[in-house]
Amino acid sequence: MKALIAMSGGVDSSVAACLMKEAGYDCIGVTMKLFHNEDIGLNRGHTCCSLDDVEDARSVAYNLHIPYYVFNFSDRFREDVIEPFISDYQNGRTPNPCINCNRYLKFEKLFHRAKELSCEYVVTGHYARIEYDENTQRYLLKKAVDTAKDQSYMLYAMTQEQLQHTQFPLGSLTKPEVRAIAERHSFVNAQKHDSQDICFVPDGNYAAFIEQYTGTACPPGQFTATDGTVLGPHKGIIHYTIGQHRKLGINLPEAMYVCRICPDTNNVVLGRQTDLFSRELVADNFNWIAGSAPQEPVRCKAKIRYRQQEQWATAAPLDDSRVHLLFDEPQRAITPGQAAVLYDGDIVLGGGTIV
RNA sequence: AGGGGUGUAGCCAAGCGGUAAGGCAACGGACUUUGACUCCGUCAUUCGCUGGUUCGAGUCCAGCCAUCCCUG
Repeated sequence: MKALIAMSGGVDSSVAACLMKEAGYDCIGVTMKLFHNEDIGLNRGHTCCSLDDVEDARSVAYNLHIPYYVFNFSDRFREDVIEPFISDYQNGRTPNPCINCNRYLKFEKLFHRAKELSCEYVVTGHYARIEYDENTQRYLLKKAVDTAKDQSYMLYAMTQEQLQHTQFPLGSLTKPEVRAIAERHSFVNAQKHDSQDICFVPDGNYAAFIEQYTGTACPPGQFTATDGTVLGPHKGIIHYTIGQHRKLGINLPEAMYVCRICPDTNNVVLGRQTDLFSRELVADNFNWIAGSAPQEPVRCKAKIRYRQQEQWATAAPLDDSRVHLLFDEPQRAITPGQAAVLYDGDIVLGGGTIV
């Protein structure tokens, strides 16, 4: 059976390829070229599909004796990831580009390409598990065994068809085990660093990236207090996110946090830590991945950002795409644009975008 | 012009004769397939200036400068 392995050049997808090969699959290694550094104003730089990474992926594929290709998906990436990312920031939201990249690139664009190549499976190095539930006849997306590395949050938008034709070979492994496998095979990236920030913003300065990409400076505005008092100038709303208090660029007698971003007035409202807590939210574009939307409110656990411990909540569908979430305890800095993902134990119930 | 107050890091600010707290900001790092949050670390050889007293002065004294308030 044929499998298409999405190889980023990192250690995880390399080991995923290795495990599929050892499991007897007929593997094809692929790196998606998602953007050209020149397109985003960089001559060089270490990004997720930089030349260095392509070389690493190629090296591993060579090591495993599997064919290796680079697919140019930069048009789709620009359309489905970069531009929505910019638009979100310009409208006062805080996007999660990785979720869109998974949704539109890895499990849509690449998925179709896999079909064209007669591959039964798309394989990635995500830490998550897929299981078929005989009772409901549904494919379930579940947390990884290594809860510290679990990436199921980033995958909530997957469809049943995608789950059926996807494999996550790392779902039952721990990160140290994965590194050990890479070491055993002498992969060049065995000790490569995990973190990459936003893959298309290698220096972490996403605001500068947006201004460079759009060719326009984000208009400055005013910081105001919760009562409307003007506190001082800000650099433009794209620089801020809910709950932020570092790099505000303003001197204040006490620590202040971004409580609200108003794209209409171009104001950023600052308040105290205690002003950030709230118990409820509405998520849109909701994907009930494990089944259909429930008729009654359901008790579940929920995450409103990656790397947050799930919190008890009650979820109530409002209509076809929207879900109301009421937490047992107030949550800090519920941020529009980020994803709310619901869990029943290890099972991902679904997720949507916080409005 | 006279009276009073104040001058300590980018900002706020302790200090009251014994060798410069703290907060905010900034910067660096950790964490991290998003942004944040969080955590760790760095950040005044020097207290408006000049003299003086003292073993020792940001702290006391004198003069000057700056700034604020009040009265003319």
